[in-house]
Amino acid sequence: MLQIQNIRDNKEQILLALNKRNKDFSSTIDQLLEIDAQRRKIQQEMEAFLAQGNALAKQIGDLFKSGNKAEADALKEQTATIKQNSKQLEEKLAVLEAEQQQLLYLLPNTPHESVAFGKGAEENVNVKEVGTIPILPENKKAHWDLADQYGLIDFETGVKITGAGFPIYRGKGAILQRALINFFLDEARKAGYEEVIPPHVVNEASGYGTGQLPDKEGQMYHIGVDDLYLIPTAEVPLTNIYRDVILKESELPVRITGYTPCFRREAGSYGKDVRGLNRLHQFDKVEIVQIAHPNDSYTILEDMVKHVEGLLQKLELPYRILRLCGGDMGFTSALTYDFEVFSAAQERWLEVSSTSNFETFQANRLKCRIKGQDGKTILAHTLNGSALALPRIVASLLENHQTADGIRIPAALVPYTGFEWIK
RNA sequence: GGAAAGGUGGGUGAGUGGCUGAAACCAACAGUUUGCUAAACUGUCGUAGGGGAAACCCUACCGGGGGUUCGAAUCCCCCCCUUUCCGCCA
Repeated sequence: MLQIQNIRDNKEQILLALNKRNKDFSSTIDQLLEIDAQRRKIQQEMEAFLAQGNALAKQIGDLFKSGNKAEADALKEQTATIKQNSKQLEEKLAVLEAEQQQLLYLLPNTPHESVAFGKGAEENVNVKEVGTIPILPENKKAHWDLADQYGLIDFETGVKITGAGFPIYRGKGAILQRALINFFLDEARKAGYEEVIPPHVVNEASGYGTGQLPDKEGQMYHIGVDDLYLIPTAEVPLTNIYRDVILKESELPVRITGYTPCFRREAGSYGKDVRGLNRLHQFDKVEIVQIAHPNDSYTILEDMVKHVEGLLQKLELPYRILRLCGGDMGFTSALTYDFEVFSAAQERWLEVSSTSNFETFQANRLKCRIKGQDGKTILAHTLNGSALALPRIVASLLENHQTADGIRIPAALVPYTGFEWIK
């Protein structure tokens, strides 16, 4: 959430930045500033009455103590109108504050200066492309056929037990999942992240903290009886650890990683793009999260990008890195790099990681702050990235490493799987 | 699910109507002194909103929301949460 004070002080700058999202927010901003001005005016008036009332109450108290009951009673009569006035203003103020809040919720994060204007995915900037795309034999198979052939994943039975998008991994398919999770966690630990096992279900406040609520309400599974949400990503519980926390500069940066299943309703997405492992309702992911000082957050973002790159290289997958344009970037992000691997049988790029700097957007909602040496508190910057999401990694591993003799496991993963081939 | 206790500043914890935005202790920060990885002493030390060039001032906040009162951390009502015991149970 943007800060009203910032909007007040840097209106033009913010509008310019928001324009990159290919949407015009000027009317929202104008409305917001108008309400803000009203709000402050009303607040001043109300506080003047409150101050008056406080002073009177003190006087009355003193008079009572000195036994001057008559004079005290006389003063009491004055309090009625003051109370009435402040109460009226308080109601007005509450309305204005609520309106202001609603408008603030509508504003996405301001893109970083390096983010390009753009309408949608086709205008994302290709930062780099690494690795060679394997040349597969004529009879190459898509991962859903390979998964079936080698008995790795049972999509149909998942449908029976739960529904579409809840696959069952079996045998080497299941071991491969576990191997990838361990591999990713180990790599994150080596890079300095503390491993965390968070809850997989969160409350409403946490949903608001990282920005899933109210924007993406329909995308999360909601447990009605207990009013809790299944996490769509570990980002939610991991980042919310630092909700309402004031960190010392010496504690920065905070680096944590966690594996969790992720649950997404993905309402409204159907078709061939969602076949097999391409889009699921439940999937596994290792997430990396950092809380950083504003001065360091972009250096840290680059570090995180390097980390994710390292993983893809070790898995011997051809990948590309995209810097998302304004129109394709998530609501809460200031700068996002997407990682895509080329899945050679489907002959398409699949997104496997999204690594972002949210600057103060989440921190403002989370109230995650840093207390500096000078004693002043400032909002922290939050960052996170998938490192990595499993299903599409598995899809491309199966497709890219398929041979006539079976599927080859990349060397870096063999210590984790315990086998070199899926045959 | 049943019963009880409790939610106060970074932590422990005092505070039952005005002298309390809140004692004390610990932690933290700054300094003094002494100096072998420390101790002692002194000082600072909640958050947010608003006003002001600034010094500083005002307002709100003791789980959340309402109420009583001239005045509420303190009294009343509702809700939420935590802990303990019992029950159930991986």
